[in-house]
Amino acid sequence: MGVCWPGMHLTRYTDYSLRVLLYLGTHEERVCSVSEIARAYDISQNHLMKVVHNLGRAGYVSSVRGRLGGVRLAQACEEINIGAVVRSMEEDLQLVDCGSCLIAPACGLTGALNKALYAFMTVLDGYTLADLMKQRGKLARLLDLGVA
Amino acid sequence: MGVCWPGMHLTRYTDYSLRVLLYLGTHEERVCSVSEIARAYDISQNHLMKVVHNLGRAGYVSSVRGRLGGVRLAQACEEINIGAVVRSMEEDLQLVDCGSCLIAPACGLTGALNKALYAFMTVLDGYTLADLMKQRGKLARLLDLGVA
DNA sequence: CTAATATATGTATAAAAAATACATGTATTA
DNA sequence: TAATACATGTATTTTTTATACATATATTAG
Ligand code: SF4
Ligand code: SF4
Repeated sequence: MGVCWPGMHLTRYTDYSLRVLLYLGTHEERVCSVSEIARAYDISQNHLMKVVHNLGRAGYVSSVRGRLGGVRLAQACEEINIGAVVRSMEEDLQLVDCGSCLIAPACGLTGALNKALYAFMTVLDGYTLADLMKQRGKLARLLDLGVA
Repeated sequence: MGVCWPGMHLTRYTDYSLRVLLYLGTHEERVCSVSEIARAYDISQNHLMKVVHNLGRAGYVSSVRGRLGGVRLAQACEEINIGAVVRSMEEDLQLVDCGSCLIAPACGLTGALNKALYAFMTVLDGYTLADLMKQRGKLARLLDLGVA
């Protein structure tokens, strides 16, 4: 059967953003190069470069060019709110496009979806990067395994 | 700039499912053909046929073949839970694919996302089809406008 | 000073997902 | 029995997302 089976999901772009923050959070003491992070996770370095660049524009990381350059967190782990990160990475946080739907003026679904999305984001707003790193030691070990 | 701008969203497939239910809900007194519904919303009849078929398999609508056939709700509007509908239409309700991520065993993000998704679905679980049809009169008028 | 290395940035391509089109079968009834 | 509506599988197109490629710019070790 060739049915198209759908799924609600975050883009990898956003997940990669969080992965970068997790990496930098476990290596706060130094700057890390994008290639190092890409190697750790075994993902596209080019793609990750843009992710990192965007994290920079959003103020989450600061970067140093040139030899021995790299990236580091621009804020403390405790200060980085996950909901805010997702909001700034997933530009278009509307669940459906009602643009060309003729019942939009009377549709009760839009309200329900907005409330649901609000609840979703509210949960994420309750987490900081530090909260996601409770198992910091294990995290560091896993990551270093990937780099090596 | 050719950046890829992402978005978390429900598929149209799921939205179409809800649209069908809304249509049938406002025309409870008779069976409606798929072509009629497709015309109302100005969307692909073939696609909608599969949506409807699936709604049937999930028990939300019952269909009648042959001439003068069509589809109708198999349950009362008050009995059709929106969360349940979304769950049965969006097969893969996991937000990210952690399959090939090396930090999965120590990642705190998965838990946060699961909690967020749970909150999202819980809100939808609080709605029935009837709740989405508060403006039933206006809804019917808009829909008939599309069919004509 | 300069070669090496890292980020910055835009474009092009590939891959994946989703939507739509097409084709054909089956059931119902006017 | 012809018309019509659902059923079902395949193919194609479109859209989105991810990745690759190319080149510019900044920094510093040596
Ligand atoms: S949410 Fe309502 S208005 Fe928006 S596209 Fe879906 S049915 Fe139409
Ligand atoms: S949620 Fe955590 S484990 Fe899953 S892919 Fe993202 S970073 Fe990896």
